[in-house]
Amino acid sequence: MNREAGRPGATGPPLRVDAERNRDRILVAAREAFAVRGLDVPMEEVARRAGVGVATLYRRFPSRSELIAGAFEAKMAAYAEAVEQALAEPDAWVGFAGYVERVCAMQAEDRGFTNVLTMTFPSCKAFEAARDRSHAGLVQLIERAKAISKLRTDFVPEDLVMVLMANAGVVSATGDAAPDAWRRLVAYLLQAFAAPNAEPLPEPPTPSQMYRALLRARAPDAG
Amino acid sequence: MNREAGRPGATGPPLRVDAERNRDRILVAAREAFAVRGLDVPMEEVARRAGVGVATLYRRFPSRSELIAGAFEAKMAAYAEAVEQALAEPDAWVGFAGYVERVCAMQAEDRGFTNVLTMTFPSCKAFEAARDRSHAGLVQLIERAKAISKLRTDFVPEDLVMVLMANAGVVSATGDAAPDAWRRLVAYLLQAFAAPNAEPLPEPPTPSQMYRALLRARAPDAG
DNA sequence: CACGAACCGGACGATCTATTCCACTTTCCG
DNA sequence: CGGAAAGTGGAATAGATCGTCCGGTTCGTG
Repeated sequence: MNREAGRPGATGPPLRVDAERNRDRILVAAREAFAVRGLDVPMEEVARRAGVGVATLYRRFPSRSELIAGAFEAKMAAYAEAVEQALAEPDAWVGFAGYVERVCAMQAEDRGFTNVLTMTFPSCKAFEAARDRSHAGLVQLIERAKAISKLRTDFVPEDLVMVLMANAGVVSATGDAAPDAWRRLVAYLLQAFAAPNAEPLPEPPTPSQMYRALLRARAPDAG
Repeated sequence: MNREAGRPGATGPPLRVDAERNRDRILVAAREAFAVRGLDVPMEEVARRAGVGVATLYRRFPSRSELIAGAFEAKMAAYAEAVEQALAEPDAWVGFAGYVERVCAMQAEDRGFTNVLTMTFPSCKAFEAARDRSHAGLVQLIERAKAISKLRTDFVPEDLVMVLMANAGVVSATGDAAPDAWRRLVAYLLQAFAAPNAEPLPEPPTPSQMYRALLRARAPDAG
């Protein structure tokens, strides 16, 4: 149980115990701050909450994006797992609907995560890997739900990204003034996705359009 | 055709012609900048685009909120009128659906307006008046559409605010990478609102929750 | 324990933006 | 036309935040 094992993606020599302790405190503080206030919390505040100086913060996480990557690594993994759990559900529609709700709930719980999800971090391998993994599973999830005729056939994976963006809008606008408003949006959307007698829709955005859209929104200070 | 007539809400003596000209330029520049880049454009950039100094800008619009109010006064009026036009439509459902699309299109066209709509400006009478007028008409629009059984009976006015927030999320995330993505969101939602065999929904947010949510998001530098 | 390397925290300089100040210019009106 | 008042541009002030530097401290090893 060496210290390096607790620091995923570590490359150099293990940290000194005090450094490791401070690193953990920083991550805890960052997660709290990001969850409540979104991604653009001043670095100094994260440092203060962690009880360290800004220099310590910058030594461990040279840029804000790296701090974000560190803080959300676990949550992104959970996000990727969610789709696999959904695939394990015997009823394809229950799996699909549950997945959508689950992911939107994750957004509602954490204002920072909301932004991370609708954003691309080309520099962070872990995030992109989670996204790819998630996407692969999602395609299956959609196919299965279409196969039992519970999901309309014109649904495309990009629609899910759109749901995340829409949910992000509701969550960030309502905040804790109406903490459950998003559930109603999701319920409406799921009914539309299930619609047995669905009417035609406008063309969906293409995958590459959607990818460009994710690139657009950059993390504060991302290269 | 005095100059004061062209300056709605003016209280003091009429402006000197050069001042009036600069004021107009500032408003034009502000509208352009807000539309493209959202509400937090630096004041100096607005001044530069208008070809005036910052002091001129500040003399006419002592705070950013007042500039925003001036820039969006006309659009807010159009927003209030939209609901009345919708009420003039003979088919209540067509009126309702057209209204939703119309308003979301206004958001898509102007990134600044997107924010203005899901935000409260207690200081700006014109905005609050437009909002109230709009709300009153909306209630009628909803009733009429329910009366002909085209709109599900559990739809509430707050749902429309929620749609604006969701649409804001999609519009601001996709930007011009996928400029029509929002149409698909709106189409899905309208089908859910129309759903003849609608399933139950989670409780809607209360009006006061929604009002608090609007208050939450403050204009940059609003009192 | 003693010493070097790693680490720490706060001060510092740079950048960006809102807002104010002031010396100069333009309009308006008698 | 000519002076007062209104208006103007740009420099200056003020506050926030990023990211770096440096003198002092702590860890861990011989």
